[in-house]
Amino acid sequence: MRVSKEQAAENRRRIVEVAGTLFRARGVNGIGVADLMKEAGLTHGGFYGHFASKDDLAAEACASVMAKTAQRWGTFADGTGTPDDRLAAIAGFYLSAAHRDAPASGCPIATLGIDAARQDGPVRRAFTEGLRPFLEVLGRLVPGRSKAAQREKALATLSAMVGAVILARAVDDPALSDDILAAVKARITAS
Amino acid sequence: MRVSKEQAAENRRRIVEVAGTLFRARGVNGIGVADLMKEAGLTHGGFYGHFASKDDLAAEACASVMAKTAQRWGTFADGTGTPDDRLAAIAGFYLSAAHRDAPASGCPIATLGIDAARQDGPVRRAFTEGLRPFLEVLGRLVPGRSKAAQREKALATLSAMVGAVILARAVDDPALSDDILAAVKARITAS
DNA sequence: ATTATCTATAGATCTATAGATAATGC
DNA sequence: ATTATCTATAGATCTATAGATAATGC
Repeated sequence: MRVSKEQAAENRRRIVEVAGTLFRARGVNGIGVADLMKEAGLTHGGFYGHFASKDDLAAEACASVMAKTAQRWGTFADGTGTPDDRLAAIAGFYLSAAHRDAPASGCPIATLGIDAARQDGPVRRAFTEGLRPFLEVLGRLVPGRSKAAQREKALATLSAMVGAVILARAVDDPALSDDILAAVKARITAS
Repeated sequence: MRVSKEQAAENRRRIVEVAGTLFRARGVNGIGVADLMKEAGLTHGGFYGHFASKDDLAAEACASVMAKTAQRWGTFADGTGTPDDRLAAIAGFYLSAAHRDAPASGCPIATLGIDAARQDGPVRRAFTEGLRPFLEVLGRLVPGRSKAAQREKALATLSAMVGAVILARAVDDPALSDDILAAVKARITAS
């Protein structure tokens, strides 16, 4: 059942992709290696030819989804309009019902953030490094007299956005959920 | 090995207390019933005399720690000083290094928030109802022309505080972690 | 010959239950 | 007699490994 080098690389890539989705949807402890491999169309045992451990995959999947999501922020940030417009565009998407209702493909900060603190070194490393591009993008768009003021505002803005999406997903009251997203959106676009 | 009715009630209470700590520290999926009971000084099998399922306990433990934490917020809110002072006191504690470094006894919103969205009905219910007192306390302290404006500000403030603690715990760069807490603290006390 | 994947399984851990035990509370 | 807890275990699932298989790539 051996496949070509290219196919093997593609299989590895797909394992990382599937892991990125399932870890976000169910948490790192919420999905096992066997189910993950089945979802990727492979058998359980093949996993350890690609990765040393589940933790190893978790770190790589975390880095991958962080980078991919930050890249999307980058395209928003490099778009047209005033910095205010572009910040509003990011906040508008991030704090939308669509994003709230699609955690498996959404921002990994809001799905893996609490897990990251509990995971071993490599995952936390990947998460920390993956976070910096988000802050750089926000820092460029946010108003502020100095670099330091912009960085501070970027940190506060990211905290509010992440917290809002987490809370909006956690509550089972749709009106409250919408209100949370709207409140943070209003605060960001008003400042 | 039967114990008195009072002792049984005390045992049950301790199971909920231990669960509140361990679920916050390791996530609902990160600790099993057997280890949980051992930590409470009881044997595995005794669990099902007190609770119908692990989920059942999760919902009760969630409600319990949410209520206890909200109560502490209430004592801050009813303290002396201007509303601004009291809001600053809550933000000061919530965004402290001490709180960041003690998730097992800290705010459950910042430890169970992502889990809550993935859990079954009862846990989400408990989380949602448990959230309201936090918003009421903040709504009383936060400046605003109308009830609606105060509620909006309360929602945004809670989002930012929760997001900040989650991010500060997730990153493995101590300076960045401190900066996150400081940034949100500055934004809350300045507004 | 090398190697990517497969089958099969070890050994640990998970939730939940059944039945035994022994102390309470009538 | 009732019942809170215990021991023991069923059955599922978990991570990881060993060895077989079969196609690639020299």
